[in-house]
Amino acid sequence: MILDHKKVERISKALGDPYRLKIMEMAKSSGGEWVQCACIGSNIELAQSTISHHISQLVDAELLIAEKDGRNAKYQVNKEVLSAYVNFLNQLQS
Amino acid sequence: MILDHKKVERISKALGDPYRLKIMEMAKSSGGEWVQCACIGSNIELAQSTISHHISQLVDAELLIAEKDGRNAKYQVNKEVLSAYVNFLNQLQS
DNA sequence: CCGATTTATCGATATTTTTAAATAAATCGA
DNA sequence: TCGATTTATTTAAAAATATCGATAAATCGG
Repeated sequence: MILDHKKVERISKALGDPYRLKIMEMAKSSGGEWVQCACIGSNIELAQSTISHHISQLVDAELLIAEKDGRNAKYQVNKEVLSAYVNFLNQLQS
Repeated sequence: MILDHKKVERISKALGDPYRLKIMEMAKSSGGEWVQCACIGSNIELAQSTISHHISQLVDAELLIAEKDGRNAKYQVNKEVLSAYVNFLNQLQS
């Protein structure tokens, strides 16, 4: 999977915020399992609407895969995109 | 080298702009050699002060290593930091 | 020394992003 | 069905960032 510049920019921007980094780590620490949106909300001291907005950005960047489960939402780290992003960065080194 | 969250945030933010991405690629494409600031300027359609500002952010994030050479400035990709950033991202996957 | 060149900084403005309150939409449980 | 719960959206504000012109600071060449 190859990312164009626009995509790399969007991913970088999504990772450039402390709360969104925290959300990514919460998604990761669930060990491949889905993490509930409510769980994220209970661990971040921001308004619900703000957290929803942050999550949207991560989903837009495809860093998170979202799924609806009834009235709940759950998320998972998108390893494929993360890996493609890492590949892009590695190319900057070589 | 381990990056704290603040550092990861700063690096991500620095990479979250099309012009700064372009600058990073120019620094990379010089193949380990130093790239002149003037060279960057001649390849980006922005005011000189704006480019200087973008470069500053990359240097602040330590993605670029800067060196003064007389009245000129030159830059190099900081592989160590880039590699540490990649390590952080890989941890988000595992 | 002096004018030209190169990069950095300052000040102002425009744009983007972040945030929260209010509200909507969907779903669940009783 | 109805009230409660969960997430998304809209609107508005505050905060941060991007941009440029002007100018400063440093250095080079003659």
